[in-house]
Amino acid sequence: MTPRGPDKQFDRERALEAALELFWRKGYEATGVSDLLEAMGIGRQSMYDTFGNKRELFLTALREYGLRRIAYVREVLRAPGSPMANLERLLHEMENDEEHCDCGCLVGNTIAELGGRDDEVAAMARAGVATIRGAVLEALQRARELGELRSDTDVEALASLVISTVQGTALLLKAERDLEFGHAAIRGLRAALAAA
Amino acid sequence: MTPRGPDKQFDRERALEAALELFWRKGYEATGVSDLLEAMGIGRQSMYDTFGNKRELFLTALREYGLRRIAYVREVLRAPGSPMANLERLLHEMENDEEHCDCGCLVGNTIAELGGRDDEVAAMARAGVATIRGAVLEALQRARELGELRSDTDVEALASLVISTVQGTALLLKAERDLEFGHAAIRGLRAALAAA
DNA sequence: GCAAACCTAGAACGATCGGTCAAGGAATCT
DNA sequence: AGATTCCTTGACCGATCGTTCTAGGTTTGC
Repeated sequence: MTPRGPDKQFDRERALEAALELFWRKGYEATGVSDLLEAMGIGRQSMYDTFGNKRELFLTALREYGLRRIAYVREVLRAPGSPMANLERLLHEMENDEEHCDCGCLVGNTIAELGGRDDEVAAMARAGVATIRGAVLEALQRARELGELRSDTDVEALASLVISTVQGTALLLKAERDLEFGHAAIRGLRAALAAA
Repeated sequence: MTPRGPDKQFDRERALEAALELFWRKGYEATGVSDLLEAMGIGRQSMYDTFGNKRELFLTALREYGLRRIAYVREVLRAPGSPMANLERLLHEMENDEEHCDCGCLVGNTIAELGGRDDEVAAMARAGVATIRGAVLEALQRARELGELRSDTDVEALASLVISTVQGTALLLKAERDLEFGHAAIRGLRAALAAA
């Protein structure tokens, strides 16, 4: 048999997690490779061996983030009971998610920074947004069938409104240190949902 | 008398305009000084003499953009007649503003890229957003007084909803090449306004 | 005409970027 | 044990960044 050297001394998932968090907080360009290595607690070559390069590391982190977010949103929205109550629960949890209030949504941040420049990144972000929007749309359709929304409600428009508002609020909260702005926007969205 | 050298050979406003457009399209970091010089049609030293440095040039461009946008939004929203019709006119024009559909809002882009890192930039962006939101709020209050909105409508929440939705839509349009998404979101916002 | 002031153009600088190379240590096989 | 393979560490590389310096040209005032 061919001899094999020692196994990796670090936890790949843990390292990826650290990179994800750093990219989330500082963005792609502003995060240097050295910053990443320090946060991940690994050496340079280990990073290049394991993840390819900075861009691929970012793509991997973005994919991981998207999968988690999609899983979470689906779990909440597909819970038994009232779809609108589920959606409300999602909004409520987002309002109190400190990480998302401080750093925004990684997908949104990525679109803002790289959406117009890197097609592969843009495609991944687009797919993530479309999936989340799909989950919201599904919930809204179910709500309409259950009579929680008026039968003539334009659920396509409403789903897009929800996504846009959430992303826009997350974005603006980065400049507005005041959380009240976010609460007001979500309050407005709630009113729109209640009236639909 | 002290002798004076020749006047500048370039038009300051024209150069600033070119820089603004480039920053708008590519963002701050991705725009190199050489790119700027080429677009502005001036030499290196001329730029540094006239605008200080890249960051100050950006701040100047951002201020100029904000002033224009504020002037435009105020003009539309304060036009005589129905405030809600004015707001609708604003939404309609935004839907068909090719530059804003392609590049988003410079203020929003700036918040996304620098909001968490450069306090002075963040403050300027925040002031711009607050002013625009103030103009929308003013229109909504007037609409409520005129009976175009229900008397118990939460206009604060509605104003924040409008701003968040517009920014969020502009953001998402950068990844979604499909303009239909933007139309759907604005349609949803229209419905929310009509029901308020 | 002369000199001071202002502009322009381009070479050059230090810093930082992402990425690679090279040497050493540890584990796994014969 | 010895050879081989893999991982780790840190020095190193070329490119690019924003910025400054230098040299030359042009206009203005005496």
